[in-house]
Order: sequence, then C-alpha cells, then structure tokens
Amino acid sequence: MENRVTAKLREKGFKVTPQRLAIYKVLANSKAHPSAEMIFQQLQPYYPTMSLATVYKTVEILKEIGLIQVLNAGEDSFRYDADISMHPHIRCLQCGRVDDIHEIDIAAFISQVADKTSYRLAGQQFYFYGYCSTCQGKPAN
Amino acid sequence: MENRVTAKLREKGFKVTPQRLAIYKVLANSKAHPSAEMIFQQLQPYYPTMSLATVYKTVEILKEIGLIQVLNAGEDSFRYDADISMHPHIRCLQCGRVDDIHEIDIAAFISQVADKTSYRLAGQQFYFYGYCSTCQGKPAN
DNA sequence: TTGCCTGCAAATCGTTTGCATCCGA
DNA sequence: TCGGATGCAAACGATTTGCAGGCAA
Repeated sequence: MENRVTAKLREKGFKVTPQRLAIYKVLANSKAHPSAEMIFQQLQPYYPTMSLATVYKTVEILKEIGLIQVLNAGEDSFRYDADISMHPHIRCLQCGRVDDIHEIDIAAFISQVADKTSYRLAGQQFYFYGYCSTCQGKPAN
Repeated sequence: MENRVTAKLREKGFKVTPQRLAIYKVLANSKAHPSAEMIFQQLQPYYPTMSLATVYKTVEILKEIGLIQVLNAGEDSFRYDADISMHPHIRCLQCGRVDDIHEIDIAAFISQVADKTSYRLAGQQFYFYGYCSTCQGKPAN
C-alpha cells in the first residue's frame, strides 16, 4: 500500500516523507472520513512535533495526485477519504459521523445527468443525511 | 410569492421585516445560487445599511422554516437556493458557477440507498463537477 | 549539497456572536 | 409598549501563508 503512495509521490516529483506516509496511512486505515484536525489528533502521539499545517499541505497534495478524495458533507470542515471509488456518503445529523454507502448502481443516474447538462462532466459527489442506527434510539435531535 | 414568505414567517413566530423579504426575493429571483456575500452585494444599492450578519441570520431562519435549501458544493462558502425541490447541482471547475439540473429521475437511486443503509434518511444533495459550455472553449484549467 | 518540506506563528476569510439601538406587531 | 430584529464590531474556527531551519535525494 505504501509502495503505491511512495511511487505516486516520486512519479509526480514530490518527496517521500514520514509525515506524508503517516497521513495517507491514517486515511487508508480508517472508515471514519477524518478531517484534518482528526488526522492531526490521531498522529499526535506518534508524531508529537507534526503541525496541522503539514496535514493540510499533505492532503492537498494527496488530492492533487489522485490518492484521496475530499468530502464536503455540509459541515464547517472538509473530510478526506482514501477510498477513491465512486460511492455516496451519508452523515448522521445527530452525531455527525460519516459513512460510506457501497453497492449502489450509480451509472444510470450519471448518464441521465450527462444527457441533460451542457457541462463536460469531471466528477460528482452524493451526500445523504439522516440518523444512524445508534442515534435512532436516542431522544431529541 | 412574498405572501408565502410573509405567512410562513408569521406562522413560525418570526417578524416580517423588509430585510427578510428582500433576501428571500433575491434568492427566489436568481438561478445563480448566491452565497451570503453575493446576496449582500446585490442588496447593497437598495439597502445600504444592511449588514452581512443580517444576511447570515436571515438565511439561517429561511432554512429552518423550509423556504430555502443550503448548498455545499465543495467551495469555501455556502450557497442558498430558494428552489427547495429535490434536484442535483453542478459546479463549473473553471468559473465557479453553480447550475441546477432538472428533469432527472432520482427516485430509483434514493430507494436503492434507503434499502442499503441502516440510517433513517432525512435528505440528500447531489453535486456534479465539470466545465460549463462557456468555459469549455477556453484555454487551461 | 540543494531544493523541497516541515513546523511555527501570523494572516485570511467565511461565519457567528454580543450588545445597544431600532422597529414590527 | 416590548420583545424580537438589525447593524456594528469583535470573536471564532477552519484553512492558508511566510519564513527559517531541516531533511530527502
């Protein structure tokens, strides 16, 4: 896995640093779609001197070279996902968690859009909102 | 049109002010999905003393009472849409404009998701990205 | 060795908040 | 009249930027 990252970074002319590998690793091993702050917190124990700025600079690079995708699920911060396959996301309006939705056939939907629009399509993101199974049992919202 | 806004505001216990009507009117008459700043700029000539804070407070209320929806098309700011029907949006990666996509059958897609997820669904947003017809003719990206 | 990278701090920018005054009901 | 609304300025929080020292190649 890190071979792919290392290769891609070198291929695009970027240096391979421990920080960059660590940040990618966090994303690749997580299903939580962490924000920059969450990545930072998670690496804090292992890279005590790492800066939040480095996290931001790194995710920007990882996005540019196509190793991750950026999510914007209506929150005040961005989230990052190392799973670059085309899949919808869903965010719990109560606890804020963001989950993947897999095994959905999106092709028909996209080709419909491609037919209707005069834009040349380059990408898409689908966001659903609701209440996760844990939060459905809880009180107010 | 403003009757509906007036009625809804009163019904929910909010006062009807010129600022609120003006802000809604801007949204209702626009296809551009303006941000708070854009709404503010557009009203500046007619309401020179209006504050950006008022725009933010008002769109929050309009969203709460279901008169508008909030868009988050991967930019650094939110956009607002008085068309609360369920429709995808598309943003030009070159010039930044955001357009509606209508006449798309979304029902099948949504019911697929409803079947797959354990969430109780409450809403959704679909964003497409690409290059608008104007920008397709231009140079670099 | 050399230029890109990191980490720190300061700067930005969209958005929110506190508060005194104002105005719709 | 009176409580909610406005407008101003300050506060906030996420993200970006400038720069000096550090490290990958």
